[in-house]
Amino acid sequence: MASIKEVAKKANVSTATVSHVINGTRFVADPTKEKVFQAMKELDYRPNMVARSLRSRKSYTIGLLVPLVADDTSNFFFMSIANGIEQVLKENGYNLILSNSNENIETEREQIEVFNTQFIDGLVIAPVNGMDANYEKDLLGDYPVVVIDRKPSEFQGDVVLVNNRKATYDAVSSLLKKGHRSIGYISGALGITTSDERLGGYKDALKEYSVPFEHRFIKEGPATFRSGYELASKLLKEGVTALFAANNVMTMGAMSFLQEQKVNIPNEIAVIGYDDYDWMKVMSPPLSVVKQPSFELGKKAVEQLLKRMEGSLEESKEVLLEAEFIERGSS
Amino acid sequence: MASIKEVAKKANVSTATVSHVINGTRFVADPTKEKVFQAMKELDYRPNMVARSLRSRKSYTIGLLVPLVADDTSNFFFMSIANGIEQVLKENGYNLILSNSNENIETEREQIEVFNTQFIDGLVIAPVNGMDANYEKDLLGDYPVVVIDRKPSEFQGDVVLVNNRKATYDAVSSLLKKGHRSIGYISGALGITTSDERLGGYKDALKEYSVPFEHRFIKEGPATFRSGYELASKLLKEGVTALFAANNVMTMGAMSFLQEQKVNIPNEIAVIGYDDYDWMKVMSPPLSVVKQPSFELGKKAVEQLLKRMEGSLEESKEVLLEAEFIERGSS
DNA sequence: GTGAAAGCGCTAACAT
DNA sequence: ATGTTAGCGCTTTCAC
Repeated sequence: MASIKEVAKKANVSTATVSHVINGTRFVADPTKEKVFQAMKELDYRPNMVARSLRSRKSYTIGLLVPLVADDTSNFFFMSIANGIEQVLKENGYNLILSNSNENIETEREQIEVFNTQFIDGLVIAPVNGMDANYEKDLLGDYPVVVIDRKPSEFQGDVVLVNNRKATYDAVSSLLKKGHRSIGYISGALGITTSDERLGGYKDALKEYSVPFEHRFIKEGPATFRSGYELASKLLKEGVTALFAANNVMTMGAMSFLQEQKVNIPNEIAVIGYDDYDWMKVMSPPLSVVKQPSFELGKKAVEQLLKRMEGSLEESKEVLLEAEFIERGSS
Repeated sequence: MASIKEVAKKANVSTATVSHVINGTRFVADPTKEKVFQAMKELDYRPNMVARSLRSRKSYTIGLLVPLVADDTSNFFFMSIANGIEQVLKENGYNLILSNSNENIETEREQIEVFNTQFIDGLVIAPVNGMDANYEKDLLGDYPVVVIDRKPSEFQGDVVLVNNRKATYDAVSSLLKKGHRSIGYISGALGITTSDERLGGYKDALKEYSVPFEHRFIKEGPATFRSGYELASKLLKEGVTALFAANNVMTMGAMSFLQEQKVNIPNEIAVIGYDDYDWMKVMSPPLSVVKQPSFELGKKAVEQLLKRMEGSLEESKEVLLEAEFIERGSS
């Protein structure tokens, strides 16, 4: 593969000139430019990004660290985010290095260290559950960082989140409006921001309708299919008339149980799930859901990151994207 | 960030020695080693991968190019592959650069060129529909390549595919065994290997049961929800008693139509879909599907790639992973 | 058993 | 308006 030196030689100019032609970084007379372009073409020259990175300390690459659990449907959420990020990045000539913390705090540290070694220009991270923010201090390198989806306690810096509270409020309100007073709530592990926010929305709605909060209607467990299934079973025994599942995997688990028991939805029990995918429309009845703007989340995050990479010094921003309650036949 | 030079100075050795200690690439006396490790620790030294890449022409990074269509459920399939790849790579100290061709042949070329500029050590590519293999000749760099999912015509090189033909054969056979003789078939665009293979399986099964092939039972269209919906409608008018949808998006579209028409599944019409996700179990009745081993596909592909990167010269291999027909209530 | 030094391909400060 | 050249941080050949 041809180097800048060979191009310079062929065009009878210095490597500096070639470099400046490529990068548009200082004036070059038109005829000279022409010669250089010609030479580049003839040699099928492509700049070596690695050398460029080494010299300029800029890699045109950003890292994305997501917490995927193998075999978990939530993959879809983060992958949709990755997709949004990749799109914006491509438009701006950047690359994406994808990495996975497996929802494991050890692995997360390791992967960040790997990134630190690579000259990434920025990092988007969806933190592992329960991570509190000692990020900045020792762990992170000297690139900008945008945290998404979950906010580690006390993290100072740019964050892009989904307004889970509001959307859950809307969803639960719609149930209350229809007269439901015993609304079961299936939650993933509490203590992480996303779970807590959602439960907050549930409580807000109850308060708005002056319905007393009852502990027995709240069931918490690991965010798994199995657990969603079991908690739905427990809630039925509590005599709820409606069910809200606060994440996608548990929604599936709960639906699986209801299906098996041949519970009539929405007559015997109304159901609202979390996250919207095509197949939600295909269930019978079509499932009402809270839809998170995952693709937009990715886009927003990387847009903010790019701003920082360009040197923006404005104060740290917390962007809150609205989620949408979509009412279908199940509620 | 400390450099190898500073480490060398602090340890009173040459940079060569430090390098060799790090890489275990020639003998270093134990006491010297000790000094070097000590210095590295004190300086919190981490090797600069970019410099290393430049010098050694090895980046410990591989590229993945997938054809995602925005908003398409098939994302899930490729993302699951990405996930498998990432896992194997991490175990081997490699990184993954993720890129998207958007199922667009122009973009695919561009992205490959970007890769060529980056010192990737290898590439896994799920080619855009209809790509024929002029890959090697001009486009690809001098890194090993593994092609997955679809095989471009005449491509010579390592390929990892799914045995779609066999699985489709199994699925359609099960319908025939139950007495169905008018089996509608919904296909994505024909002419790409995955579609053709699947249709081949359908035909194989008919032949096996001596059922004549009828053109009117085969409906082809773009692999979209909308199209799946419409083709299902057309097939019902042809009087089919069973329906096979040859990809996941169209499965959703078809199901949506059947749901809307309140067609009783499987009594009025039996249905088999493509690709298995949790929510297939949750539909009523649970959907019978052909399940592709997507995660394994990613793993296998990158394992083969790693072998090549280590210099394996064995003949090009075509790996065919078995897909599984899973029978549930819908058929 | 270890060191000196060239050089990977590029950018950018300094010259002219 | 363009050229010279010193490095970025590392690996690796050659030398001792």
